[in-house]
Amino acid sequence: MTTKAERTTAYIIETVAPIFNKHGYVGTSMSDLTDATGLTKGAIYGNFENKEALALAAFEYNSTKLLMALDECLSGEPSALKQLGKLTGFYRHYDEFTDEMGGCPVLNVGVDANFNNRQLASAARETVRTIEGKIALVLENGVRNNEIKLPVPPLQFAKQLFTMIQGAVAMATISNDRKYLINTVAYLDVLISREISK
Amino acid sequence: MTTKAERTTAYIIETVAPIFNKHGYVGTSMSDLTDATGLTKGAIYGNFENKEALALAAFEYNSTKLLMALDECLSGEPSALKQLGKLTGFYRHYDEFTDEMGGCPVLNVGVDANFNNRQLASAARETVRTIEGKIALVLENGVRNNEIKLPVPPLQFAKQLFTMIQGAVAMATISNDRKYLINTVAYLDVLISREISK
DNA sequence: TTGAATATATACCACACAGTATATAGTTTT
DNA sequence: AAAACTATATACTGTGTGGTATATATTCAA
Repeated sequence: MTTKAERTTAYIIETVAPIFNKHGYVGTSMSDLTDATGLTKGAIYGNFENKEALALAAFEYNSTKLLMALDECLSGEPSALKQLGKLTGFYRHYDEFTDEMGGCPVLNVGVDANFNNRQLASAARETVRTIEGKIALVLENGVRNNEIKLPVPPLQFAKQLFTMIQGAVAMATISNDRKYLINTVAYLDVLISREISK
Repeated sequence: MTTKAERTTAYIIETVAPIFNKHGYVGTSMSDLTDATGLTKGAIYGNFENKEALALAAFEYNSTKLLMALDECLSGEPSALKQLGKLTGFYRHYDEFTDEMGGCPVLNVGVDANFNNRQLASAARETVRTIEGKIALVLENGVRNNEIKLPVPPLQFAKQLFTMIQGAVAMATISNDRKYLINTVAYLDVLISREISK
């Protein structure tokens, strides 16, 4: 069974994760966190060394959620084209998916931590690399199974795809308009069926 | 001639603009600003009502710099295709351009201010709309002069272009890798010459 | 060059910040 | 059920925060 502290730790992380994601590392104060959790600083500092460790755990929590959702979204589909369709479908409703975590963690933390927090910044970079790797894997399988043809190596194409997706995420976030997601995903669907599917 | 206060105001803004852009609104303290300017709080508060007004002026300063650079980049070219080439050329070295202001103001402020500062957030949105409008204008002229053909209305295509560009900017920022800019711009050049140029 | 107006510096305020030492409450283990 | 251990609450520290009232320079107009 899980110990009390483990449950408290988990509770703190999941409660705190959207707050850090929304307001950033410096923009989030310990009192924000005690307010949200209903716990005191004693409880929080008993479970986390300091604010930074907690922020890192919070990002990892959101990041893992995202990566797991992507895994689930890509698994179970035998064909690479179907997988890519699932991927674009996932990002078509990405705003809904990220709503409960307070926006896209990759974008928010990646930009926020850029000049402010080395650890968080490199954690965001790592998540980007992981996602690109997942997409590249799909593309590699597609090439191997003679399903698709690529003008560039799989990883580069994956980066290109993710750049467009993340651009839509950024624009939707900045402009508060989900049309960016919808239009970009529609474009990608056409791109995939016209340019790379055999 | 400009009054002393006007010069001081300008000096404060240009000194402070990259700091706000790098560290965000909450991440920038008044003492950061007194340190950087060599002035005291008395001087700063004599020229700006409060921190928020200063942050807003700082963003407007960076934003105007960007918009003016875009105007200069697009002006003087008679053909829409040449203008689009200039545009992609500009963003190929966007990291160098934004270096002195501490990164892309649209991305940094747009993301940072999202849940934290209404005024800054809507200022960033406004800048986005302005840039999209400029690109749309180029496209409209291209269509009118029978230079290009568009699958969707000019503004929508402009938004689509800018989404990809801003995606590259976001990815280059998060991953600290300018290849995203280079590859995306290369892709856009191909897209333009293959898909929309007659 | 002097007097009025303006611009900057100094010294301060109340409050919020991250973090901690210690007391108390709660949970396990025996 | 009691003892030993663990987890949370309380109360506090020193420092930094945005902001301001006022004194002192500095600039400008006559």
